[in-house]
Amino acid sequence: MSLPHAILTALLERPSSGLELTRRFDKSIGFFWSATHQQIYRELGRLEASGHIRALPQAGPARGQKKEYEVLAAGRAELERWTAEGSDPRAVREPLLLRLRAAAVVGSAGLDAELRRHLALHRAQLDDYLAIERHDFPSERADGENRLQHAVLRAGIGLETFWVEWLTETLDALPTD
Amino acid sequence: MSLPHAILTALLERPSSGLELTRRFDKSIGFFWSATHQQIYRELGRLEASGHIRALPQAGPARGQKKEYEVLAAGRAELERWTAEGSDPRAVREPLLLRLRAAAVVGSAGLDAELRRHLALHRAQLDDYLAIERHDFPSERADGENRLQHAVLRAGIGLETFWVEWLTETLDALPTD
DNA sequence: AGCCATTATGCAACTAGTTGCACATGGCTC
DNA sequence: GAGCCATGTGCAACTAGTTGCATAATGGCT
Repeated sequence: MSLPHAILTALLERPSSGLELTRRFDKSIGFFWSATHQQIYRELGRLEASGHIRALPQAGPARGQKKEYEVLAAGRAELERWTAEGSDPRAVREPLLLRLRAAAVVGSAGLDAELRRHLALHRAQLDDYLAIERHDFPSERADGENRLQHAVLRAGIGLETFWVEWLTETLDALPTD
Repeated sequence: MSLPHAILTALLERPSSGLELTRRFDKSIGFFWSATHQQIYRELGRLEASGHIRALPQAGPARGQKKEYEVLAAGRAELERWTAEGSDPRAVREPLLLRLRAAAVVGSAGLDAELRRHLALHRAQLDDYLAIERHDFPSERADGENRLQHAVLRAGIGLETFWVEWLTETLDALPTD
């Protein structure tokens, strides 16, 4: 149950409407917890119903009208509770690795094109992250909030770096058939 | 839709019953596509109904009796088709990163204990993988099938290595509050 | 005024994965 | 032979995530 907490975090950073949240998810929080706009609207409805957030009064309640939300005290408390909670690391679920394994049994025709495609995607994502790092964390000042956000970004950089290296090695070692 | 293909791959490697598959998933394929025994039985039922696999005739059909499955030609064809298919890399979904991000907003009490716990888990998993590598790939002989399976294992090793390094760095940089 | 693209909100149906439990057989022990 | 445990199969209900589509307001263009 992470999506509501991702939304609470985003709303605490800045009150937003559903569409704004969707866009912010596409370029920061969504890097490690993605969500579609449909999921976000549904969850906003639930969070409002449960008293964790509320719509800012200014906005008209009509459809097609922007509706901004802010976090209430109960929502902040819930996020604090959840932050202190533990959860085991997620198991890896990556179809590409499954395909390699299957290819070992039924043959690996066309596999190297797919590996090359993934390599290009991971390189692009890595470049994005590095650009964000240059922009948002230019100096190594170490104030608390900043440091945690930088650590999260470095996780993204490290993961993409791993994939780029692994794909490069694996392409080199691939049997040419 | 990866689970049926994971099962087909496993059954091609060796015909098995549901419980045997469950155990094999716990220590090889499941490292990058985990599944519970309930999921596996349900999927075996579907694969049998669609004519991709069949139960070996020897086994009695009764409940509580072992029932072994083997892959039919249609199943093998389906796996070949799927292997050649493409799929974009899975987005990362890791609650721990979300918690760091939330901690940047509501405070990071107790977070370092959780990071230490994850570090221990990832170290243990990495050791497991390294032990498997020593056992299954002692020399660097490069025959085709073997090479792909080794590449998959090295992905696991690389990912766990990344987490161990990232967690170590992040713990060092954590504000002590 | 009519048309269209953009911004914005949202429902409904479906698919996949998780959790909790039930049931069957056979061997071992008391 | 009664009770218990390990092995083995399986259903049902629930939760989370995805996909497809519907609807409303607004502003610019012709």
